[in-house]
Amino acid sequence: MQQLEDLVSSLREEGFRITPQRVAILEYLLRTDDHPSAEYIHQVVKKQYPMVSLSTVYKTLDLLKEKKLVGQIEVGGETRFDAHTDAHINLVCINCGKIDDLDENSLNEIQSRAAKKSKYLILNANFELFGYCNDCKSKFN
Amino acid sequence: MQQLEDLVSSLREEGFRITPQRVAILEYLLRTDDHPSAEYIHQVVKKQYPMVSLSTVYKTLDLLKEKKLVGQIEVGGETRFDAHTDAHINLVCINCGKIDDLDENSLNEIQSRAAKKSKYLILNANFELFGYCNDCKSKFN
DNA sequence: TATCTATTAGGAATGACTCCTAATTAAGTA
DNA sequence: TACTTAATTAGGAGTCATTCCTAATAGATA
Repeated sequence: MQQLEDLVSSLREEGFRITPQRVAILEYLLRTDDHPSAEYIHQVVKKQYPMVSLSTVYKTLDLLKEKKLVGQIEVGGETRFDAHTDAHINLVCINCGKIDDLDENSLNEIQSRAAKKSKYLILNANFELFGYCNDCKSKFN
Repeated sequence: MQQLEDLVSSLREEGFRITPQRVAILEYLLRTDDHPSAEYIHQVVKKQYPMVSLSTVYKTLDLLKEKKLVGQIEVGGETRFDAHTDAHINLVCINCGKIDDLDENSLNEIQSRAAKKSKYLILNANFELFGYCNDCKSKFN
């Protein structure tokens, strides 16, 4: 996880314009452990910039994805984002919708072994476990 | 991977009605290594039963998912299905859209370790690697 | 064969996301 | 600091996968 300033300058050096909208979205993603949807990010950023549009949020997220500054995970028909870009496991609660991250050392090794076996050129990885989180599982006993 | 007849009888024993639509969908999923979308399954089944509706395909897939007879993976804004229900890696080509399966022994172990650490009750798992397949990667050199 | 009710077909509704375009503005230059 | 220019934005229309709704249909049991 890098600092906001570093990321902003590297984007500027690549020729991208640094707009308040882009900074606000990136800043929010860097400071949260949550896995917000585009819609939710829009709600958050609107508090600071009421005029920001949802389509700008989507375009900015596209840019950040392409630059590998954020990761995405598709869950329940919507895409959720986070700035935790190292290989990790996403634990998805199918009751309350929360997503927890869990580091797991062996993922990189599995990934390179799979790349070799399959001859794929791997660019991204998602490891997802679905179930009930600790809070929710007691409701289903 | 079980046989069609076994799966059909177990569904019947659970009180579900065995309709030609359900059998055709399950049969197709059992015999293909592909990871078709609901729309594609609809096209295939329509050749045999021209009157089958897309909503029936969706409802049947919901049933088969719930009974754990098929797995699902969300990719590029749509859901893809397969009858390969053991823990495995899905290799997704972001150019041609094909999905290959790859067995990986360590996944079950990772899953139970993650369950213990996180206190989640895990019901399902998806391991996805995104990139270019062997055929497509040469086009991006 | 008759009965009951789960299931289906078909289409309308929903919702996440993408596309389009005129207006705005970041950032280099004088 | 003001000027220029093209990247970016806001806002709304359009798209498409999926879900929802309801009357008609057809498995399964007796």
